[in-house]
Formats: sequence, structure tokens, C-alpha cells
Amino acid sequence: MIENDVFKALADPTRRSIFEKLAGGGMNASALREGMRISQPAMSQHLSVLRKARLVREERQGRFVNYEVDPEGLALIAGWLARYRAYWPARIGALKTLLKEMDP
Amino acid sequence: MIENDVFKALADPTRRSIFEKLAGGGMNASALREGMRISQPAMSQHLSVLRKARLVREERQGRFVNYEVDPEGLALIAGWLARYRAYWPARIGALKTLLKEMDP
DNA sequence: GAATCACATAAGTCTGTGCTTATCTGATTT
DNA sequence: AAATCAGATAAGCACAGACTTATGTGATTC
Repeated sequence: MIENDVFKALADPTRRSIFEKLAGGGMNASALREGMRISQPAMSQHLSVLRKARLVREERQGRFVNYEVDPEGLALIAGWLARYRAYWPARIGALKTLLKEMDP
Repeated sequence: MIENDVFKALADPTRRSIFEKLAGGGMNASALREGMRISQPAMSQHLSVLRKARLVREERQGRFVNYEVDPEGLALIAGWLARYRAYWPARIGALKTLLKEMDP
């Protein structure tokens, strides 16, 4: 089940950091490592987990591999969240504010 | 960091099942166990994790403890998801529409 | 074509976590 | 107040997973 993969992938703070970095723009694994105290194999393994969860997708470019956000994983989270929309209203104000701040 | 607690809590399929069951209506721990092959201590431990993540809250009622969904945890997920709104695929723009519908 | 580079995979270690059985706490019943 | 019930906590075990070092692979450069 892929839904399980997504939640498991996001359960690790390092992977969430990687994902967040990629959300700022696609880049290769080496560039991703810059500024993060993480070994090359560790990064590769994290990217593999994120890829399996469809949170990230790769694109070979010569001997580099460019990574970028795959919306599919986000859609899964959004789909899961949507099932509980009955419980949103209580805190909907905060969410709406957040969305407004991001969409000027 | 509570965001971490939420993602870690949801990483376990059993906990997601428990949460989903509670989303159908609040109930006590024994009632939750019905139909789930899970021991009493295991359920108690799962509920503890969900509580720490603010996905669930408790309310003592005599010698029973009634559990129900806490919107706070969902709001955290929604907040996280909102940061990547730029990547939401078109068909999940439904989420945005939903938000608009709630704000007439 | 040999060396080098970007990245993946292998294998092992160590910590985290989900489970178990056993016991404890606090509330209710008789 | 003794027994019972709902649930929490304790302690131990077994497996998952995040890391390490070492090596493999496929593309580029010299």
C-alpha cells in the first residue's frame, strides 16, 4: 500500500528536510547534500524511500540525477486528509490564514 | 517538535486504523478494540502516541475513558501540506475548493 | 581505455518501536 | 471493604529502520 509508504517516508525528519529543500526547486543528490551533515549513501537511501512513496521523482541527466517533487505523494496525503474534513472547521481559521499568507 | 510526533504517529497503519475508527465517532478504548486483533496494552500505547501527537484527546467518564478526534493534529498536517500548495495537482485543487466552500 | 565522477547497492551495527506478559491505579459494584 | 472492571504502566523481546564503511555501476573526461 502506497499510502503507508508516504506516511512512513514523512515520519523521518531528515527526509522531510530533503523534501522541503526539493520543494524549493529540483536539484541533484550532491547539491542536496550541501549544508546537510549527511553521508552520500544515506542521502541516496533517503531519496530511494521518498521515490518509493512517490514524493519525489528522478530524471537522469548525464551522470547526474536530478530530483524533483512528485505531486503524487502530496495528493495521497491530501486525499487522506480530505477524509476527515468533518473535523476541520474547528481550526479552519488558522489554515485559511496560512493559505492567504502564501498566496498574496 | 509536535509536527514530528504527528507524522511518526501516522506512520503506523494500526494507529491510522484506530484514528479512522474514532473519526466515525468517539468511543472508549474497549469499544475501539472490538473487531481489531489487538491487545489491551497495545491499544493503550497506541492511544498514548496519538494523544501526544494531538490527533486524539481523552475525556474521563466514570471508569471509562472516552476518546475522540482532536482537530489540532489534523491542522498540523494541513499546515504542512499547505506549504507545498504550489505542487498540488489539479485534481486535488478540490481541497482548495473545499476551503472556499467553507468560507462563503 | 584508464581514471574519475555521481550515484546506487551491500553488509553490518545500533537505536527505535510495536508487541508481549505481568502488574498497577483508580473507579464502580455488591 | 472486597471484588471487579477499564485502562495505564513496566519490563523484556524481536524486528524495522537509519546509519556506517566498502564496493559496484554507469556516464564523462583525459
